[in-house]
Amino acid sequence: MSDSTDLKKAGLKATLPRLKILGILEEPRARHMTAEDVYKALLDMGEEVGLATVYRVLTQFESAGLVIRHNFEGGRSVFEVNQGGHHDHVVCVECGEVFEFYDPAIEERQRRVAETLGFHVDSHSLYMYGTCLGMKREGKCSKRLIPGSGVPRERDGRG
Amino acid sequence: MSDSTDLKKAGLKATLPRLKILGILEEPRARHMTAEDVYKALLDMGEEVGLATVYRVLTQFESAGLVIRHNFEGGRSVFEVNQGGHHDHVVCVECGEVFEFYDPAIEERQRRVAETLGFHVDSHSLYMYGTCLGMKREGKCSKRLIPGSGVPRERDGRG
DNA sequence: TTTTGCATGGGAATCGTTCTAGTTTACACT
DNA sequence: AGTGTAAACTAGAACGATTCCCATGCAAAA
Repeated sequence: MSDSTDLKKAGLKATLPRLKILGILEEPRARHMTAEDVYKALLDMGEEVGLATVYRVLTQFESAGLVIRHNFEGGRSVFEVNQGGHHDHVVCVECGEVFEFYDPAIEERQRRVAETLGFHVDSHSLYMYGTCLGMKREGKCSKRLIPGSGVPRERDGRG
Repeated sequence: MSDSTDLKKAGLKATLPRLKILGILEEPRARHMTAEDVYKALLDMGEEVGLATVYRVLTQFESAGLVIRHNFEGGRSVFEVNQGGHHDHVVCVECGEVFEFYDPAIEERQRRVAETLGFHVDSHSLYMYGTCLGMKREGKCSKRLIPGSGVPRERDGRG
């Protein structure tokens, strides 16, 4: 509801597509979505928003710092709302589940490395890819598969 | 020249395109190249190799563990020869330069995090994006810009 | 209410990448 | 060395994700 305030603070007009998209991303269960996911969610809500608009708005949100874009394995971008606290990601390539974590020690070491190189860091990303507990144990994940949370393993099938 | 042995060890026939591509990637100055870069390098050498072949071969090399694929910001993949030692990357978004580092403490913490989650890690990647010393100081980088080493900043023209 | 200008939607265009079809080559076996 | 066969090759079409283009829409300013 106060989304419109967020938008204006970010220097963006509070238009309906923008409000809807931000609303979707802010749903707790929406953690990591592709542009396509957001588009489908809009269609499901009965909103007539073009895919081009979704991409445009997501990029604007990224520039404004409202969302964070991730380039997980598989090429397509996934977005999550920027809730302030930086965190890193663990992605299950079997079920697509995404876990988040924050490790101060890792952050500190990164800072140190950058400092040594005289490098000014704008952003950094740490992803771990593998198999989650649920998939290892039962071949299925206890958590539901959020569409687009990642791309289950499949790149070439072997050439 | 013993590249053909490397290929056979990896279970791949020693064809001319594969030998050439591996050769290009093994040049010390070739550190991180996109498929397009490799293709252009082949053309420059006067080799008639199709772009599709480059992509196919790179994917095969990845499957065989000969090269590592990175998904830097910007969507497109970059490849580097797998020289055994894992390392992480620092990418200058101004000049495209890529620095490498290895920090045992970070690796250890990552292992710890995965363990805590009961997560089996297949691969992990850590990238830092920002501005290198050369670009900060002089607006230019002391190192030459390897084409495709990364994608100089440009996503929306707002930053 | 008219003007002004950014935002939108839909489709075409573009980019990186993969697939398809038909041809050629590497390599094991005469 | 000569040959058969599976694998690899090339070019170009196809593809999915994303961006561009532009006529239309709509909201704030005049």
